[in-house]
Amino acid sequence: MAQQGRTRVTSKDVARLAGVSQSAVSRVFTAGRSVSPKTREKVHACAEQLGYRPNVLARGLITGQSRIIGVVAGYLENQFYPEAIRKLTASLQTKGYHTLIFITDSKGENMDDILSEILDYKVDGLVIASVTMSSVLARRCLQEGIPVVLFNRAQEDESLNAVSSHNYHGGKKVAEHLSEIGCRRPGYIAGLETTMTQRDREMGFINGLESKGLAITGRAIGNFDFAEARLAAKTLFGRPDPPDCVFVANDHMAFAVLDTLRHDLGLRVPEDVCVVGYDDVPIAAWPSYNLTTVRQPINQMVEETVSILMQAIDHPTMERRRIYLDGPLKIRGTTRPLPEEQTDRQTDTAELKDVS
Amino acid sequence: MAQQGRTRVTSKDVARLAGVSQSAVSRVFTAGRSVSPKTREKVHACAEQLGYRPNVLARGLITGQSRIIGVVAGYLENQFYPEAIRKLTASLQTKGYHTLIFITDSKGENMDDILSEILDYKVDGLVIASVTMSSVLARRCLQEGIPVVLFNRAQEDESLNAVSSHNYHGGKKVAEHLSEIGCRRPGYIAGLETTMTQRDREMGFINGLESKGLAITGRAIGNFDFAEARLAAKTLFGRPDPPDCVFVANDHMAFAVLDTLRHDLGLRVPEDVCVVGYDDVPIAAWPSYNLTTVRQPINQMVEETVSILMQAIDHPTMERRRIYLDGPLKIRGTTRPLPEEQTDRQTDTAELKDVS
DNA sequence: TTTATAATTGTATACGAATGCAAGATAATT
DNA sequence: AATTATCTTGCATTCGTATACAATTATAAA
Repeated sequence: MAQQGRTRVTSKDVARLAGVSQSAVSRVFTAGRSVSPKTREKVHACAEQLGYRPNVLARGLITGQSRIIGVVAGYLENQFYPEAIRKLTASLQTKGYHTLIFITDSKGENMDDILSEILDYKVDGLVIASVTMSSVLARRCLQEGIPVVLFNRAQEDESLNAVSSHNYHGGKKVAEHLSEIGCRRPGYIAGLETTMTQRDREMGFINGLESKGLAITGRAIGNFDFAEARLAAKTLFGRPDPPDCVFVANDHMAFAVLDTLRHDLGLRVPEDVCVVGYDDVPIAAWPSYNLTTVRQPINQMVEETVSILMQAIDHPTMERRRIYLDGPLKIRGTTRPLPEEQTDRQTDTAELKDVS
Repeated sequence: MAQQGRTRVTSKDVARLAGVSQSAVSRVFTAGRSVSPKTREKVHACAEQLGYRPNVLARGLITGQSRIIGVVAGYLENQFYPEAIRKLTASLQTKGYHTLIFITDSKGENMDDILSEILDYKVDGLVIASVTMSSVLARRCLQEGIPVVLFNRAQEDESLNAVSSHNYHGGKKVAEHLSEIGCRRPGYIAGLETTMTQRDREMGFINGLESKGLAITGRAIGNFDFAEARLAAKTLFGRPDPPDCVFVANDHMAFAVLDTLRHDLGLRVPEDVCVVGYDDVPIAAWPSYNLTTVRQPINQMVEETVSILMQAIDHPTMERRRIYLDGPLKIRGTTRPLPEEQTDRQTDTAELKDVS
């Protein structure tokens, strides 16, 4: 009993019913075109009656604008990305754009194929979150005049727009905080070493430590993965003289590290070890973790991304922009609060415990 | 210095370069069309040289197939949905389809507007996850011949395809498990009461309890929201004689409940209270929660969804299908293991503690 | 009222690719 | 070699909409 053929209602149908030309109908649905109030009303009524709405695809063929923004992402296990996608999509929706999602495997191996597919849709813009883009593809986008924004991903390729938090500053803030609360043997758990985010965060951390007369005493690699981060924590804290604090390159791994410290190694946080993450995803505020972390200013990041896209679409000649936004260190329960007196703590930690 | 105008390479350009007609080029890129090996090769070479790929939008105008599947979702805080979207997108990608994402607010209020926008893109199919769809819109999709699959969302409207786990069975399994491990005062924390998932899970739970001679002793509403679930837990367990176990309508709320029990109320899980969730999102397996929960067979659900879509696209007359998949109860650390001997426990719980 | 000006409308065409049709080229059959 | 069947190919048209252009009408100015 299901209706068989697709009842495609076109502008021509509306035109016929309203007794006007097809172009009149088109003008009614195109902002900024001159139509008399009378026909506008008539057309609207007929359109409503027939359930007509302009075919975006056909329109796009003419205008050269698909009103589609491609978003490439993988690694959705990290709550940061669903969050970002949600906000990005919501923001673009209000501007009359919609997002075509492309998923890469975490390693971003099929990236080139995927990007080719995206370009087939003649997207008006492209947001690349957390995957590497070959410079060949980048050039191709540039050539086709498609604006690209790297989201949360700085990159060698200077020709592309980029929006991210200031990872270097973030790492530095972490170092300063850990130093201030009296940590002396900092460890670091790294993300994917090929990524700039990872490198910048670590570099900021190292330089921040250095300025306080400290240095990393232990390092392991978690590759931004939960399971790998657990292993990394085990090796890092299984050694003879383990760190007294650890900066983990993002929250998602920090949760793994916290779980491992507490449940596998029987260590107390923050009493035995302090832990700091990066991102401030919603889960970080959950009581079980209550994680001290560097907040990514996600709302601003999304706003800037959308703003760049809109401008680049309107002005194809716009020169590329790179934006680094600072986010605050959100101090929670996985690091100790600032000590009253800034006592010199070269002494044994056992002595410290006696004090309190 | 940026290239100004969009260098649109069309089939005509390729045709000119290859010295063939436009239709020849088209045929080369359309599977199942007859082309001589010679021209095929020649066209491919020229296409490669110019960087030509068929414009999906223009193609869609003719074929009536956009190769786009609309996905409507909100509530991405619940890890279940990003997970589902990821798998769905990945699966559709392998079939040559791509997903256009639409975000609703959690309450799904702007649903109708959004759906209208979706239809503007002439999507080949629609997946609706966790939002209510007005029957007006449903009828419109049916009328336009667009297959719709409700994902994780049973609904009154019998005319639509639906794929979800068997929520009733799931709830029943929880009841049986809690009964078997000796719980006698079950509580329940509900999700959004307007949703079928919520109602089915609760009904299964209630009936399951009943068959074991038990009944819900306390109930509160969390509306599938983290903060609200925390409040719900506080009220439910702030009463004079609180439950000794609680079934929470989904994992996302169960995490909130666990946090509240442990960090705000000082209760031990599972010693003082047992907690069971629903979904088995990845976080449920994290050591901090280690939550006993009903697994949603997400892979099968995605497979079925894609399968229905593909079939419905090929055979518009296909009659609607409703699929309910059973998922196992995944027993973890928030419920006690089965007792050795099935002792009668009408006695005081204080006595129980003495035993062990 | 007449003229100049602006607003509105219809006609025809274009966007980029797919396809029915008929003509031309090959291959298979006798 | 002649005839028939099969493949290839180009031409012209189509999808649904937007827009340049010319024609028409309404409006303002004189």
